[in-house]
Amino acid sequence: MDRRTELLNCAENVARRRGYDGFSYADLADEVGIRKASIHYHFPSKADLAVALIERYASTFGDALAVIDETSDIASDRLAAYVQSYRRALSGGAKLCLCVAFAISRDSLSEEALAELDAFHASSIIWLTKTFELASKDGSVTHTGDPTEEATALLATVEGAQLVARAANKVADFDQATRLFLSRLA
Amino acid sequence: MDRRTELLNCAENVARRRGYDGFSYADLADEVGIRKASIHYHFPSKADLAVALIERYASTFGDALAVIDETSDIASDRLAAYVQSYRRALSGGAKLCLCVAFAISRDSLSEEALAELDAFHASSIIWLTKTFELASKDGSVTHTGDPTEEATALLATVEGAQLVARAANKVADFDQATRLFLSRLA
DNA sequence: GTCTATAGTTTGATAGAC
DNA sequence: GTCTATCAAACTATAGAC
Repeated sequence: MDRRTELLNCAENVARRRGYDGFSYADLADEVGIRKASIHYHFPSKADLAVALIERYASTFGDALAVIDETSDIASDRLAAYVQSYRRALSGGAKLCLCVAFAISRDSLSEEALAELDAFHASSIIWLTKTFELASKDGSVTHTGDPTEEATALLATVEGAQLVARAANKVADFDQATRLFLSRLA
Repeated sequence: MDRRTELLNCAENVARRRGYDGFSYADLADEVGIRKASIHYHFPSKADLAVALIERYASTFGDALAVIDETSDIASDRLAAYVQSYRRALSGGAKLCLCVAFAISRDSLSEEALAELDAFHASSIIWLTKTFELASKDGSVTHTGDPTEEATALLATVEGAQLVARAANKVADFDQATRLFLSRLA
């Protein structure tokens, strides 16, 4: 694995535990084993690092959604897999998804980073809306309401579920918070 | 209003916008109009300020729940008021509730602050569980499941709704994210 | 209670040798 | 690519005058 990737992995890890304002180049240097000045060779400024983090995160997430779409044509399967991906991202209650961790740091982010973050949020809503539209056709989800509304509600549920699981440091709380939604799936 | 209260108000304001790691004594000094050294007279360390913030927040929140309980004996009324209190706290999409803002900064908080935060979280779950137990008796909420599970799910919903509303800077997204739950109320 | 002055650390970032 | 050396700024915090 190249240094840049190693640094991105480390930065994503710590950013999802402590937020953008909660880590420094010194933290990354300690963990990766190089001097903090050397990090500037890969990411000239912390703002550049933030943009790279969000870009990679959005790209990886997009790939995961594509895999979900390929795996099943049934809306309930896709939504269950979506919830499951947020559960996995928790890493036992310690980490949040990058978009949740950065949501609180919005004031510290560059315009470019904010634009990437907003684009990721928008694409999540689009995928969810599309999937709830499918649900209202294939009938695999009970009591479906307006697709856009369902999309926003489910995003809030999985992000909130991560927060309560982190607050209690219990993955079980994520399951409790999402079970009501999952019970609507065929 | 005394200086201490003024500082707490200012700190709560900025902490709910930027998190614990996102503000400094310099920010408070600028806003309140005294020198940053003077703040140490009121709060010797930033850790003391964090504890004071959470204590006051938990106290105010507890009072608000008591008022809700006095206002109506019907579970659905109480839960609607609970959701509404999180909506008001949003301040148009700019602010999160303190527990959400601090959940991301957990690694930077003192043991004492974490204990206060966890106690607040636990008392929220207790109040919600009690209210969902009432709901299963008075029938004012449809499809009620296990009260503790409902409690965790609703907390996740309102906290997640705040996050998506902040991400989009639209209070309307809070409403979209909570409408599905509110539609279950009588 | 608030001030000035300052200590000691950490931060993000640059220059230049290797 | 990584290093040492260094910078200016920001950070939390303390001492002591008023």
